[in-house]
Amino acid sequence: MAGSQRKRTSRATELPTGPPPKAVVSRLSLYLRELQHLIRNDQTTVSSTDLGQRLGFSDAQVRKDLAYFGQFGYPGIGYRCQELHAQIKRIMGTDRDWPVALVGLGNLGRALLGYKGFGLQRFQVVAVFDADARKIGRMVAGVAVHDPRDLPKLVKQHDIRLGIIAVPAESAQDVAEQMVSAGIEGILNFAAVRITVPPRIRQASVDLAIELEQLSFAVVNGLRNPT
Amino acid sequence: MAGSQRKRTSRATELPTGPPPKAVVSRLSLYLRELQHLIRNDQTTVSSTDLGQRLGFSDAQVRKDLAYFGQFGYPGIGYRCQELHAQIKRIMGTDRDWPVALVGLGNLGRALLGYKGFGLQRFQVVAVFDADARKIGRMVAGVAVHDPRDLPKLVKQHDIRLGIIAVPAESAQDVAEQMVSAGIEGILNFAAVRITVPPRIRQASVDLAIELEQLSFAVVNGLRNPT
DNA sequence: TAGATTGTTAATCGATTAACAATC
DNA sequence: TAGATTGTTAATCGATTAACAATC
Repeated sequence: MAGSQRKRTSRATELPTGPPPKAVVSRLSLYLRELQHLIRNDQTTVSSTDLGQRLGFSDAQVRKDLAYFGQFGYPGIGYRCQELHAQIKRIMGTDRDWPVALVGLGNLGRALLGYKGFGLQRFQVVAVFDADARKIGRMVAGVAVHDPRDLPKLVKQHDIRLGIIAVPAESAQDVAEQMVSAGIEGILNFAAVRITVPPRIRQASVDLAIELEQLSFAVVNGLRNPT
Repeated sequence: MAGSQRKRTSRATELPTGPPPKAVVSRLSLYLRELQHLIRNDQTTVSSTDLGQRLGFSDAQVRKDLAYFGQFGYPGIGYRCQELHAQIKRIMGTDRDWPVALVGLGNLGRALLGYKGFGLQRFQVVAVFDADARKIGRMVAGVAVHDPRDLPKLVKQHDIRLGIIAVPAESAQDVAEQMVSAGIEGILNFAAVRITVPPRIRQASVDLAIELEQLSFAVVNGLRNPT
């Protein structure tokens, strides 16, 4: 599997200092998806031009983005798909398992629990929480439903670092605070409110209404999609 | 309601030409949410400094973003919340109703159907589609479930311009194509694959695995959230 | 009026692209 | 070797911030 380990003649090289721009990191996820696709189709190498074209980026941008994290390419050849894939997974932190806590077992919670994409990416919902006493103690999709008050216990038990909020807007801030005090480090928020957490806690949110609103703007203004 | 109509002494003013940067438009949605919040709390005016602070932007950025679309502020006063709110709604196109088609009635589809945020924003799912014959003809949350083959008919009937894809990855491209040929102009895609549509069709997608992946990167790299 | 705050221009900063020597 | 393609530097482009006259 490991195969071709290579030695680099050391060019005078210094990795850029400081945190990488957010835009670079979000493109990394797209590179990863495209590499998965290429690998499934048995393509062994890919050039920055090709990879860029597939995603609507310039070749220079692809090379620059990757160069942010190291030298992964082979002049004259391109990038080896398997190898680059593994490198990006390592960079993103998804080369290891991420146990996840899910709070809220309404339709959205159930949908997230059944979401196929997670397993592939090594995110695993290992504990579900809901305030509804009738749900507590049951098993859903192979995962036990707990009382939210047991968050701290289960976070410790399973080494959970990420949490997903899938409760109504009214309770989102509450849940966020419980997550923080339970020791969770990153929160993905699906409720339609902004939540406030200490700056050391990372936060991402998906607001369905905002997504649609952006679309409606594009439609009324006749904007065209790139690609 | 209309209240204070004002006359502008015309400064030499020209609205910036060309489409506004995507980043500006996405901040517009955030301004809108914050204005809703301020209005609920009976605040009548807000300064660019205050609005920016609440969202983690500079005062200059707020003014510049808004100036992209017109002169909405009052020197010495700030912005009138109600008025600015109405203006941004108009700009975003959400001052009118947007009938929406939802394809896919699994857990995610059901969750989207029950999503409260939509109504508030004047997005209304007026027709649901699912390939499962057992679901066709039923009513869910007050909306009839149709055969996907009836998309063109219902799109015309209800003047639907936006569609939401909530089907498994395998069928997403198929559904996208059906939507396009039915005349839908904007697609919000929740499936974990990139879909390909003609450039005149606007597209946005929400990929849960990517969101979590971005979080895991931030966690392993000790990045901090702004705000 | 004095104080506050806008809209806008100029200055700064950061991100993308072009170009090319180094390399396979 | 000749052709392809990288990593990196310099040039360009665009977005953010600072500053301030105009205005209420």
